[in-house]
Amino acid sequence: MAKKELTLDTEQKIKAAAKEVFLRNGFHGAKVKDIAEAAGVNIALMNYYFRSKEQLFEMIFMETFLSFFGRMITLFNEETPLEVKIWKIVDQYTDFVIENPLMPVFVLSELQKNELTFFKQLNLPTLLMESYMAKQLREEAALGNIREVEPLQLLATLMGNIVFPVIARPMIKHIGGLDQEQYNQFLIDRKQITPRMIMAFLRDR
Amino acid sequence: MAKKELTLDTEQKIKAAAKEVFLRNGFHGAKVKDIAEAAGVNIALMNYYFRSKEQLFEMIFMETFLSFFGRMITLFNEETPLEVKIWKIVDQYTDFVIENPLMPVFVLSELQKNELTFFKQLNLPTLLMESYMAKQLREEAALGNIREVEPLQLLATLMGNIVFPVIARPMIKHIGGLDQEQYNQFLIDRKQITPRMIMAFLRDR
DNA sequence: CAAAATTTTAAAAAATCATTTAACTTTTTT
DNA sequence: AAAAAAGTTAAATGATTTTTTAAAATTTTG
Repeated sequence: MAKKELTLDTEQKIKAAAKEVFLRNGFHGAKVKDIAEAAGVNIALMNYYFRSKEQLFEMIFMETFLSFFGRMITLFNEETPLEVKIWKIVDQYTDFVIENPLMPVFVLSELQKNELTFFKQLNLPTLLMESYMAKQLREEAALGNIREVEPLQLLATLMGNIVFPVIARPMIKHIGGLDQEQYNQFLIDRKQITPRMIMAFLRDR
Repeated sequence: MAKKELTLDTEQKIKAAAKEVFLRNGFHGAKVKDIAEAAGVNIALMNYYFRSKEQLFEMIFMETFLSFFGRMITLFNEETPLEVKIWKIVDQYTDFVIENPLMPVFVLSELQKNELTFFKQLNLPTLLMESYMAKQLREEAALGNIREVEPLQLLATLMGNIVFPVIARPMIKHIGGLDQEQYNQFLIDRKQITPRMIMAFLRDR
């Protein structure tokens, strides 16, 4: 039916609202009343569709984590030359976090606490070490074109430079006296700084 | 009296316990019962000394934020040559976050939510722009020794490279398959990577 | 040492919050 | 169209959590 395409059904509305509220407030800060209100539905429907707040949260956390991490791994696997790729990763992942500004702090702070079970099932080590990026780093280092560097260190460096300024947004805005537009420009400016810095490091020996 | 020196009084015990519990669980995740138990005192004493959970939290948040940020600003103001200082900042701030691993995610995630009032009163912009580091960056750039760079960008880069791997500890450990010792070594390894990278960038033109 | 002030306690009260229930409405199936 | 199924609601329940109370214990002061 055409109607189904246009209007979100109740289950989707609750999920979307829950995502919004959970990302803004975290598991403990999010109240089911807030979620129901944001979704415009009766509070009992949350349990009708998702059994409990916890199950709803786990579903949303899983999706969000996979998006946050998977996006980076996808970029790691692009088969473009190393330098081109590093510029592209910074450019595209910066856009990604600008569009999803609450995602990083949500994922990383919720990860502190719970021993999320699904998280341990995921084979993340393999995903990274068998990425095209990891292969490139080995090959270019063997050729003497770049310094040797562990893929995990590069991942941490990339994410640190791209994601930290988003996690620290309130602090950055306040220290710099930046409004929202100036803050976004600050992030855009880093699209030049971060890849230049990483390339300068890789070549510097 | 000598006794007072040896034993924490009740007020200090509560505060210390609260700091522990708040840093581990955040404001909403921390329960006053947990704090009272950790402090080994009756639950009513929390309100006797601090009036409410919220006031206790604000006091602890303020102290923690000032420690987290002030430590960096102190390092920014050391009057040593630029390159020496960048190496020293990375070295010492890394040690600082290794010793206080819960501090970054606590400060940055709590900052997302509330519009902490005290935070806005602090004159952070001045602290940064009038730091000795800011002066050095201007002078060295004028001399043509380094590229021009905004102090706020350098701050974000330093913190991103040092602090992000701590915020992302569960993820890093899992992706790298690292135990606690290997994870600490991973952070120590960055004491070489981060300053080399920043200096390579500053000199590269 | 006795009165006053401070500190501590157990218990109650008040408030918040997640979940369940049972009745009601709408949609789907036969 | 009648019966069955699915969706929705208001209200209640039960559990947790924060705050308050009032009395008891301890310490300080005159």
